[in-house]
Amino acid sequence: MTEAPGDWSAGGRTENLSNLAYKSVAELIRGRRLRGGETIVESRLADQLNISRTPLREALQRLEGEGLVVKGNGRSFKVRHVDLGEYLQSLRVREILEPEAASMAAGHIPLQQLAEVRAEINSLRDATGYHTDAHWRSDDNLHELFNRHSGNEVLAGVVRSLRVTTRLFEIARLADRVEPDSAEHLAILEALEAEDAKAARRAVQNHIRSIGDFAIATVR
Amino acid sequence: MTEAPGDWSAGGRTENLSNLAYKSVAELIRGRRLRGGETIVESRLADQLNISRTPLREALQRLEGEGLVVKGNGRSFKVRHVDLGEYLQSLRVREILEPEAASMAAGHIPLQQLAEVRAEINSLRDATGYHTDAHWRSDDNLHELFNRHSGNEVLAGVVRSLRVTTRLFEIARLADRVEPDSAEHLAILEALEAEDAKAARRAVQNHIRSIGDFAIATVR
DNA sequence: TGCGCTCGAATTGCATACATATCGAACACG
DNA sequence: CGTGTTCGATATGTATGCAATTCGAGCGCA
Repeated sequence: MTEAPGDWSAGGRTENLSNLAYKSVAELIRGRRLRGGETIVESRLADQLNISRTPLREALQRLEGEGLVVKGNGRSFKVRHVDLGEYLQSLRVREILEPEAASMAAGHIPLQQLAEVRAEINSLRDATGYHTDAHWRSDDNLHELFNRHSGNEVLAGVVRSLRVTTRLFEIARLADRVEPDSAEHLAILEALEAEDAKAARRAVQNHIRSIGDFAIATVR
Repeated sequence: MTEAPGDWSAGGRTENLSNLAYKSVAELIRGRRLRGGETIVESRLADQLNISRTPLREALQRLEGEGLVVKGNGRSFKVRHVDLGEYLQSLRVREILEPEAASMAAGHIPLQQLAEVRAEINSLRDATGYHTDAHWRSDDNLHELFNRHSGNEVLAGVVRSLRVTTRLFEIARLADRVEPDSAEHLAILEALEAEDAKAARRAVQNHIRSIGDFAIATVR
């Protein structure tokens, strides 16, 4: 009664238990408290979240659509496990799309937002005992920035979805890679700030290739 | 006992009501018996399919993940409506990915499968009172052929999903376009049969651009 | 000892009952 | 006549009970 109907749509979203479950499970997976390949037992997880199985299943269904969980034997849900092959394939598709997105975005990103992301990266480099989580958030912020400003929201959505896949692999298998990432991210930022489309394309392509090389070298 | 556990995964899939609902609703949408933008009333649709709301909701959830329905006001499901802008954006992403896929596939597609698709196209051109449905299926078959054989299953999946979006628009807004499609499809086939990667890339790019031009010209 | 069988516990599939939110129409009030 | 309000119908959100299936442990039999 005292609240407007849809006002707070950007922030909280606690309103119903499905959404709560959705966010909670996503968080559990990203925080590795649910490991890749692990079978999800509905009743147990529902109890753990203090909800019934119905909204939990609803959340799992949505998460399946988003690629975080899969139906294992046709019966139970399992946390999605991304192997090296799928990771590299996803990266390859990103390598096709993201340089294009960056190129399209060059010249269309407010300078202040670029400055904010740059500041975030710098503060992460300075911090001694940095948080892996914060690093990934920063990574998200940069990539989201130029993908969103590419002017093609469909393109941005596709990349977002691919990044869910690659992120799942990275949190499970890849050690922290803050140093080269930061350098390459700064190179991308520089090109975007200079509004140089070709340079931005090259910088992003170089970045993604570098990630792939790192993965191949790291994972045995 | 007499059946192996997961053998028939490709074919039937009737076994449970969720899957039945999933396929039924997808069919209803593709057959325009549920129109774009239309609100889905769970109980009515559930009755219509002779199942309860639970498996229907499950199906709708999955369909949402696949992009055929969306949650309208946060409350009800609606059949997804793709407007011209989103259609063109999706087409633009396909224009980036599919020529690449065709190029990667050239030389890796069994000639017999190419011949089958060619035969299908020819039989459609000859048929006097052809079926729109059959035309769409043929379209699917050709595109699926080179996307699947690109060697990158992730790429193929992304394109599949984009094609769901573009198809939704096409069935709602575009008149039959069998003639130019057939010609362009045959050009693609020719390049693929010649195992000429560059020609295949060009043919696919030309095809997708042509579709976009047609859409712009047709839709007012 | 090794193999198959049966039975039971665990888990998912589905339906239904109930709670809650939303939309619209009729109505009262200004 | 216009506006706000209340109330009822409708639809969705959630919990729970039961049916059906699966998986494995223990047992019997060769």
